[in-house]
Amino acid sequence: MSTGGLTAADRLVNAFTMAGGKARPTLREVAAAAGVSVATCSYVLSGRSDRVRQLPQDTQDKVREAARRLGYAGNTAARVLRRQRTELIALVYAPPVGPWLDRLTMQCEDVAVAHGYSVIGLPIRHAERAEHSLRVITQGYVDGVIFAPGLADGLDLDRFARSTRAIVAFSDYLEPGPADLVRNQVRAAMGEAVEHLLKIGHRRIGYLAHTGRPADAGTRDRYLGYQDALERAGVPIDPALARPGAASREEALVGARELLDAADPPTALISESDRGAIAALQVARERGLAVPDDFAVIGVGNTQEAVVSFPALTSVGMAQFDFTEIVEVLFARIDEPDRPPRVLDLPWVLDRRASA
Amino acid sequence: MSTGGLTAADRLVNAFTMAGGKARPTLREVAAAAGVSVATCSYVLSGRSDRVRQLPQDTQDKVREAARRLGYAGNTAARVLRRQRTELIALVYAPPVGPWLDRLTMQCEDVAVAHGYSVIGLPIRHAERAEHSLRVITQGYVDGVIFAPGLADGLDLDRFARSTRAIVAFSDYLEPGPADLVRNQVRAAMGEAVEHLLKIGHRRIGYLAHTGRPADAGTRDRYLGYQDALERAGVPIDPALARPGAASREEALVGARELLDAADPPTALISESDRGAIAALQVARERGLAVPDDFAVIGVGNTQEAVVSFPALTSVGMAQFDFTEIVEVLFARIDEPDRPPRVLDLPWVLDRRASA
DNA sequence: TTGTAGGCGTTATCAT
DNA sequence: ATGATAACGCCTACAA
Repeated sequence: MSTGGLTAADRLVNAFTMAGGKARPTLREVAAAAGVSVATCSYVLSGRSDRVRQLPQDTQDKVREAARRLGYAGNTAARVLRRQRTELIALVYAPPVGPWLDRLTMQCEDVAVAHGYSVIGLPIRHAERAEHSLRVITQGYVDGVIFAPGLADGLDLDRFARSTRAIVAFSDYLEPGPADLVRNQVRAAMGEAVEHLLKIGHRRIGYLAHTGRPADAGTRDRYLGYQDALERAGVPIDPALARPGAASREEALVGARELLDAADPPTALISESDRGAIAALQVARERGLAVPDDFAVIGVGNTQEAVVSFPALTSVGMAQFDFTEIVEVLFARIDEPDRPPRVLDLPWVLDRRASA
Repeated sequence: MSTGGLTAADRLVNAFTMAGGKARPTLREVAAAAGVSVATCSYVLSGRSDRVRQLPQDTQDKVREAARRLGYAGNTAARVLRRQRTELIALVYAPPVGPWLDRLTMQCEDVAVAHGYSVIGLPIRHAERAEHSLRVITQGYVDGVIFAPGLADGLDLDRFARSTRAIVAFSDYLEPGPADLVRNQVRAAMGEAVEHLLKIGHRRIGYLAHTGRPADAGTRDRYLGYQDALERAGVPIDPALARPGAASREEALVGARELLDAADPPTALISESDRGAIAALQVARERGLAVPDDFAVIGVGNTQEAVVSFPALTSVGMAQFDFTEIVEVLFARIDEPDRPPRVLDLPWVLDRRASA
């Protein structure tokens, strides 16, 4: 029976370990080492608590000890194949990452961990390549998906609905159905910001966009809201007032200077980002323009930077940054696929501070 | 034979579709619909090209058409279980995300796509919870992992090495072996920055850290480098000169003001971030201090912001932001596990500009 | 050129 | 209380 203190099971394990080198141990090997069946191991190591409670402490200890000794870690692919659950949710976004997405990411993680889930980020760089990255979803890698603003609008969500249990999309356009939606009403909020500028007497309102063609970008709604308000007020839209500059501080400095150097310069400016707006404040200072009297500035994002800039920046953005309800909606659907689709309203607001 | 134009295979498919509702089709169903075997389908849809080339175009078309019609997407879990490859790499990081990580993310994606891989981000929020999130790695979800700076230092990488094929870690401490390493030599570079300040005559050098206890934080090396240089120069280390402030603009403003209001204020300042350093420049302007003559400032990160700030910010950081080689090292190891461990040197440098 | 069948590691349903 | 065993969906060596 005994060969130097090693059980038959241990020898089996050793043989495997030494042959395969550093191969990961399987449940079968743990079972052999513990001297019980794989079923019992499965129950102890990952099974449902109701089943585990029935097992004597002794058996449980043996299994756990063997697992520890062998460095057993489970194999997700096998578990997922069997359970049809990955316990993973994905957050689909487009870099660069701003403070907004950081908060969403961190809150996702908090809620996910509470549900026993983990979060993976799915950076989508080029729209053309999105398909390739999104296979993580279509091929069943995740139980749920959250699409950041702008990322779901062009997609056929029905396709994704077939391979994941829950979808939450930030979108002002999609219809509820395959996905639960979060509405920001970006266009309306931008309109409101411009209306505010019009009301305090501005007629020439500059615009710093993320790209050269604001009407085509993923942030299209921001520009459309700007146009809406001008049209409603009967103020002509001057394309010369729109410039790239929201994407980086550097571009914003250039864009703002160009606008102010023009023949008929604007008396107010809206930037698609707070970053750009803060750079514009600096340009105003350079030129000796008093903010907001000579030059009013509004940003987008309502970030912490807007609060601490000088003068404090009026900004359009979320009123609050608590996304836990949104993430809970995702998990509610993961657990209960047939509940009616939900639409959450998280409208952007104009947060008035000193700069406009 | 014919029942209204439907083949037996089609009827089988219909029955399944209507019963299961929106169940994802399996390869078996595609095979049935196409009237070929699963093996053939597998070859056509995902098999190796050498095998596919042997198949007549006709068969291939039938299969692809059936797959398209049914919306076949494959099942990753099954494929992974069989192939022992996920075609996924993970990028482990700690939010908040700065421009540095954005670049790394984007370049990862570029390289990964070229290899037929996708990238997932693995945000680690709390060190205590890291274990839970890292199961994505330990349980074999990914073929390779990149650890951002500071994230691998406390980990037992051997454990991860067993469940993923390749690990690249930014770390100045770990020994090569389980992981290929990227050395930044942060501590030395920070020392160099402080030496520069000493050389131009500064003796009291303020320090803005990410947290209140710089020697304990993930960014510990930055502070150690600062201490090193002072010790080498025989300049006493005054703990009152170190303050939190690098994490956000807001904190930096507070920290810098406190330092300058103190009884024996510093004549120079190092901030663990460019963000904090730029805020300090603003405080200097508030106080009418000339930069760099009255007050010298150095940041960390060498970001684009440092280049465009006024005055342009001297900063410690990477000399270049091309990470493709690093990512290629990861893929090289995925393909060839037994190659010798590599250590890449990507030292930080002091980029001298106007502010110091 | 195409099909058959075994197995990847788990979980869950039965038996015992 | 514990153990056999049949799936989960896919890939691939081998057979035909």
